[in-house]
Amino acid sequence: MSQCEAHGHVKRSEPSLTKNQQLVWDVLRHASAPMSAYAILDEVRADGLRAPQQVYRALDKLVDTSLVHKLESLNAFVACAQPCCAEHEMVCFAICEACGSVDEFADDQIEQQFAEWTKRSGFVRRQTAVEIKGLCKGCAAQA
Amino acid sequence: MSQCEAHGHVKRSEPSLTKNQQLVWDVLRHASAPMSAYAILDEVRADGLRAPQQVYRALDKLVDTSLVHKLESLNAFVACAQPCCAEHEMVCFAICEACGSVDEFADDQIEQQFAEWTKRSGFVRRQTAVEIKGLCKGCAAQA
DNA sequence: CAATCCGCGTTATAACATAACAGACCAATC
DNA sequence: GATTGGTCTGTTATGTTATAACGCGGATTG
Ligand SMILES: [Zn+2]
Ligand SMILES: [Zn+2]
Ligand SMILES: [Zn+2]
Ligand SMILES: [Zn+2]
Repeated sequence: MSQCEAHGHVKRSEPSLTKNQQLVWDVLRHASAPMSAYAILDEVRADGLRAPQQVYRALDKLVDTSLVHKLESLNAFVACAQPCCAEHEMVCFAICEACGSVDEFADDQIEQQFAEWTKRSGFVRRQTAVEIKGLCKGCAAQA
Repeated sequence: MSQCEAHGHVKRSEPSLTKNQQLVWDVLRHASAPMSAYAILDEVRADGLRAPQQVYRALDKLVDTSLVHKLESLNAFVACAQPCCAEHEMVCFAICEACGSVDEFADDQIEQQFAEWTKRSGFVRRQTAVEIKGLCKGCAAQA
């Protein structure tokens, strides 16, 4: 397992967040599963936010700074679960179709294979999104 | 490069398609870029289809049988570009952000690394979607 | 002949995301 | 100190993507 501790990366300094960004981030940090923008909106209504735009704008920024990731296959967002995600060109998610849990991970071996493919193909990689669907260990045991 | 020819897979027998599925598939086969369901609908209006459902139902089936893939990060669909896609648990797309071209590929090395991660983690993989964004060789040369 | 499954067509609606306008704030620079 | 440019904000309206729900008809099968 190649978690970020192994890379010797310095823990990123947290960018200062605006009020709305902070509100959205707090919701996601305490969420137990990915949330859609509208689900987030429902949570922050009490704090005065009313329109989708306000949430989407905050999300844009949070995604830009890698504090939050978008799960494209779910149209939903999760707080980043890795300390040095921004240092990786790649992020992988294992999404359990039974319980909805999402495991974010990085894997140097996998990343290296993509790097080699990149070399061969001439494609200039900016960002790689990997979404694995299936059953998490726990759910697979039950089935 | 590990294309399907290398695997010795038998070319799949094409499942029989219904009229609507055939119409949708024909549109996608001749498309030069991924198409949204609504863009497809515009193309098949001349053939009598009118409602999104008709297109989405055809797409569901085509995706099930791996004749068509959904690009989650684009909310769009492409005809499968590999002869033996259904035999792979995994499919990778390289999406050029400049010209919109999409390259579908399979890579045994990459697939194997995911298989090893699966072993370690206990996650039971059903399907893996990889969408790489960046610049294709041609567009990178220009820039 | 049911009973079942699957695809079809339709209307309506849900869910996800952005456009466009205007005001507030802050820092940089003239 | 005024002007400018950038970023965040709030708001209304709209666009885009996807599904729910109903009823019909044909094929399959026991
Ligand atoms: Zn992360
Ligand atoms: Zn699970
Ligand atoms: Zn394919
Ligand atoms: Zn290109």
